[in-house]
Amino acid sequence: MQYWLMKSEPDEVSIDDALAAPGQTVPWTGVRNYQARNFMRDAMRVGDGVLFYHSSCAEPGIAGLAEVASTPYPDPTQFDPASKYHDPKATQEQPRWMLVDVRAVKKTPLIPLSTLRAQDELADMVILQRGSRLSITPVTPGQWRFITEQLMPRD
DNA sequence: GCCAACGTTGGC
DNA sequence: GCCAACGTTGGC
Repeated sequence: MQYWLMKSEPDEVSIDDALAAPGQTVPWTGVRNYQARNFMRDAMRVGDGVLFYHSSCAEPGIAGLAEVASTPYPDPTQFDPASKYHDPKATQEQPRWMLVDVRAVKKTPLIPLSTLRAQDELADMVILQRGSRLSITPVTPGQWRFITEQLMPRD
């Protein structure tokens, strides 16, 4: 079991959108960075824990919990000329971009980026490093435990 | 393979 | 909208 943080722009897909989707599951389309793709293609397993992060918005931060819900498969948007994620160099025979489905588990009170930064225990989190822009990053078990047990209220 | 130019990310 | 940081592209 591994843990991940996955960024989504709430204008595109928010935690509420994901919870409202069929099966509370959305395909994680639009990733066009090789490192992030490789995490989905090579490292993720069904059931892995996901911190659902809202980025590029008024209040960036962790907005909910989710889990990896599928094995990797080609991102269909790469084949769609009408999509802004269209990749003319991708073919059905040789897809370039792979994704997984993500199932939203629950919405949580937003944990703002500033709160994450204020925690000594989270100093090593990848997204908090200077210049870090990667939209999918691994989270250590210790970081996961701290965030879910210390920064999220009990049900 | 180098590297300058350009594009993107994402917080502020 | 600004801009730092980083990734990608493409000429050589």
